Amino acid sequence: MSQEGKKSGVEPGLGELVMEVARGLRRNHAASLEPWGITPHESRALRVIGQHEPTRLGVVAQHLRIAPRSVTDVVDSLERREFVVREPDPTDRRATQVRLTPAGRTTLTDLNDARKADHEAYFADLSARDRDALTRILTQLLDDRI
Amino acid sequence: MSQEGKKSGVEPGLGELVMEVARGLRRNHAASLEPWGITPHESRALRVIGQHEPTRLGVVAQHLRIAPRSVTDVVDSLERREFVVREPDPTDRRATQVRLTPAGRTTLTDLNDARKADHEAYFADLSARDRDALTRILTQLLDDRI
DNA sequence: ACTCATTGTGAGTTAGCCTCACTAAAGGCG
DNA sequence: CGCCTTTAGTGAGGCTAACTCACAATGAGT
Repeated sequence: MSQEGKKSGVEPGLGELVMEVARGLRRNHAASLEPWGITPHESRALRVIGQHEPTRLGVVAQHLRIAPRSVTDVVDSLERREFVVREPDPTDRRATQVRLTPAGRTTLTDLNDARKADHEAYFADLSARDRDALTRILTQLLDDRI
Repeated sequence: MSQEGKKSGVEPGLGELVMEVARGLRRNHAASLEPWGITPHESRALRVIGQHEPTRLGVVAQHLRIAPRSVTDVVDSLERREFVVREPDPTDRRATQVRLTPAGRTTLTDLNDARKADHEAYFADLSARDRDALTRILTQLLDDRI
């Protein structure tokens, strides 16, 4: 059981480290979302819509990697909060576009600022060197994986 | 500000990069769990129990960061699969201990091996240098955050 | 001995996802 | 043009993994 040691006891492994950091970030993020009364997945959806608006529900589904049916629900709740509006797609009468409302845009900006601040705080103790290295390595990792 | 490169419009930021890598790992992990017919959270619970057995349900709850009530359900399902057994805590008759069965131990070992292989595959394209750097930086990040 | 805290669980709820079936519309083809 | 197939979104209904609240049994402090 304890033959796993190298430097100090139990060496977690790269995957575990990344997952653990991600967990920390997610916790912080969720906490910093509270003032807006918005859930993480609403926030994610709002961000995706903001990046592609005006866009179809199906496109949102692809970006969120959830089933089209589930997008209906998320957009319902965002529309209930008046952060987005549905409108008919002018080029395809089957399709529905979503677009941010002014309130949605404001909220999205606020959320992005908050998230950015959270992340910066999280990584603040790293040296600039290490932050750069981390950025480079992770970017490479993701680029490989396309 | 100016060192922030302008490769492709929106530079993701460290937090987003970590989250994205974590998502990739999680997807792989979930996929590699399929052969055992075990869900990610059962796998996580099994791992926690394996690390602390024999241990109380409450302790498992703390490590999984879920409510004690939720542990009851997860342990129920692990017990149904005969990966763990409940037994009375000899030192406190209110409490219940969980312990791995031989089958549970075998499965846990298999899962750990598979996960390790997945992670190694994921990070395989990195140079040894980069893997070391990544390990060092992430470890520091987590150590800071205790 | 009496009171208060703790342990685990039954009961019931919620969030976020899913599949299936359906309507309306678009697109291809003879 | 009419017919057939595909596509976009949604109603209905279900599942899982979490939650809270209430409670019985037990332990611990005064």
